[in-house]
Amino acid sequence: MATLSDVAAEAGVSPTAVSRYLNNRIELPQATRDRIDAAIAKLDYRPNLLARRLSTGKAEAISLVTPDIANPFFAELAAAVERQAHERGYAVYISSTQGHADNEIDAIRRMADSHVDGLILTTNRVDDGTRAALLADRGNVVLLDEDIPGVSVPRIFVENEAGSYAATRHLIDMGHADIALIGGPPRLMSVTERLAGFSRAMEEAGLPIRPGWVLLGDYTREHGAAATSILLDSPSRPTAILACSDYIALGVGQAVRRQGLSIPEDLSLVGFDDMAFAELVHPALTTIRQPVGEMGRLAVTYLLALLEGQTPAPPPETRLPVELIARQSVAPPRHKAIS
Amino acid sequence: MATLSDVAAEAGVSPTAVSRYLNNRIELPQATRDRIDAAIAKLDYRPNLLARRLSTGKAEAISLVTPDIANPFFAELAAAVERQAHERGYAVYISSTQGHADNEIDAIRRMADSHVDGLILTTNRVDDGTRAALLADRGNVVLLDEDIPGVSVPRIFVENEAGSYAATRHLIDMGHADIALIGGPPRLMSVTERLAGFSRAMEEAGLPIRPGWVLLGDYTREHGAAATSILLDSPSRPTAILACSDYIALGVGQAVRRQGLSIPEDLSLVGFDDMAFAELVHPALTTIRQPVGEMGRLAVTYLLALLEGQTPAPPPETRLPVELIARQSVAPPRHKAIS
DNA sequence: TATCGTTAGTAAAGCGCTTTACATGATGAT
DNA sequence: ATCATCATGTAAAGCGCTTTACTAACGATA
Repeated sequence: MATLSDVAAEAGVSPTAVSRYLNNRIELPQATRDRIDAAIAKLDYRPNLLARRLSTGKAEAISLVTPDIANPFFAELAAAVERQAHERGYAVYISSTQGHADNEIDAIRRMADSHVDGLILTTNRVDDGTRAALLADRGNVVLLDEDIPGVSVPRIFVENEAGSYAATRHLIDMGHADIALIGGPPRLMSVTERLAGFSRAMEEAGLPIRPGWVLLGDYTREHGAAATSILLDSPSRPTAILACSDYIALGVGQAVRRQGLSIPEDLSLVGFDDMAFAELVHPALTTIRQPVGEMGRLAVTYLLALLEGQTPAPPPETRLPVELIARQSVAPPRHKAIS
Repeated sequence: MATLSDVAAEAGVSPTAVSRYLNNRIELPQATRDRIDAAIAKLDYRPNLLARRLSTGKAEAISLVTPDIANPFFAELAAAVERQAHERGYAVYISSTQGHADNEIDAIRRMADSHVDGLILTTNRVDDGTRAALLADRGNVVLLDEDIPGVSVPRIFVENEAGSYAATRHLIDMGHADIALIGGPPRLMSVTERLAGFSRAMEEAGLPIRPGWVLLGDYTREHGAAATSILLDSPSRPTAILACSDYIALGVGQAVRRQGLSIPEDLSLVGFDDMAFAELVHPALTTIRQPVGEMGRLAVTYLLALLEGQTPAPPPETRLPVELIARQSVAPPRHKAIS
């Protein structure tokens, strides 16, 4: 690999001149420029980014930390982040933590080690304080999708409460009164909020939330299936389930089929996320769409604003709207007519 | 951030001593070790990876280049690669090229710039020679899933030919004779091979491949739908379609529904890949499963063997077996009884 | 002619680490 | 007492780049 000095020697100037020329920090006469350009071409020179980073302290790269890149929701988020970052001339390093807090901590460290300029962090685990401590007062982090309480960095979330409110209303409007909720990890912001929206809609409609009909656990198919089995095995079954994620909804569908029942005839189902597969499953899943592309785009925009010290500074918290996508997994309950 | 020199000063030794101690390149008496350890703890020192890399020329990181991280097939591949690489102490940088050859070239360059030690490359575009030229004679690249002809690096592919042979046989065994194939980009290795397996099975069974019934295009839903419409609009329709990817199969399903027909009653369908959604769509998709986890694992193993100059060197080409997963998208053709 | 301002650069330090080659003092053998 | 050896380190160069501060040469101006 040719180095800057090689180029300088070839062009008959000092390395300084070449460096400054390449960074537009000097005006050179055409003749000199031509000689340098020729030398670069001849030697096939490309700057060593590592050296440049070490020297400048800037990486022109950001890192996206995600729980699981094989999860379509995060994969799509990643694609959106990449698109926007590349547009702004930044490279993106994606790492997926497989649910291990250690990996998340590693990624945060790596950033602190000036590996990248900033970090977009998505998580799906409740913080025990470690990550909050690591992130506190950093000027180069944006939290996306899920909160880590006690960290004062820009945050981008969706209207979780409004989303599950709309989902619940949709079920109620269809005539359902016996509605259960299957959610993710307790104390996780999205879960708390989605539960709140559910509760508000139920209360407004004068409907009770039955004891044992709010089953929090994990954002997984397995939890969805297990919780559904519990619900279906109990003496009084719900006529509808609000799943706090499409993954959970998938598990619900599985368990329902295993019992020989079918959606939406025997049970109505609403998901959350609108992952790509939601319209492909049978029956197509009614769900709450998160604006994944916009979330990724905005996260990058905010992060770069932070990094480049622009005005206006990003707001401390932004909520993106969600949207009810009505498909085929919801129908009126069997034993009740639509009003 | 504390530096090595800070630690050395704090511990009352030279930076050399600290560096060598941290890299196990020196034996120090317990007392000195303790002082250094204490200094590191006190200053919360962590080595600057950039500096280390610049100095050693080793990055302890590899890069995975993928056409589209939002594609579940590549997302799962990425997850597998990450898992294995982390196990071996390497970081993984994923970049997705969004189908742009430029981005692929960038990624290759970045590696050459000693950003990472090696590269696992997956592609889905036919090479025009540029990438082959860039990769020629590199000792730190592994090709995964799809070939770039003329590059002599280790390659990991699946048994494409055997896969679509099995798929076609499965259709023939069910009584189908009128089978069409919808494939990806012409001249892409996987497409050529899958077409070959299809042809072999048809020939063996004495079945003709009708003109116009092999529709190559893209590994996309859109192509699947468009090709299917053409097939369904023609006077003589196939009774079964072999789609060269699950994405294509999705498009087939869409087009079939649009015509008011249904799978498998009116048309049988086999996909390729067994992406996560394959068992979730309606009807559940019969498809050829690729061993994604094993592919990712092996790619990392081969790459690290290359990097660390181990024996045995990885074989030039490895083929992983695929497996027919029979689900509900295949049934006997309407007008024919099963023999 | 002395001064000033430009133009066209350059020397050298520094980013934080590794590594090679060498140094110092204590110990043991002769 | 002397020499070799070992244990315990250290000095300094170098990875490839940026950047600050400086300068040589030249023409224009007072």
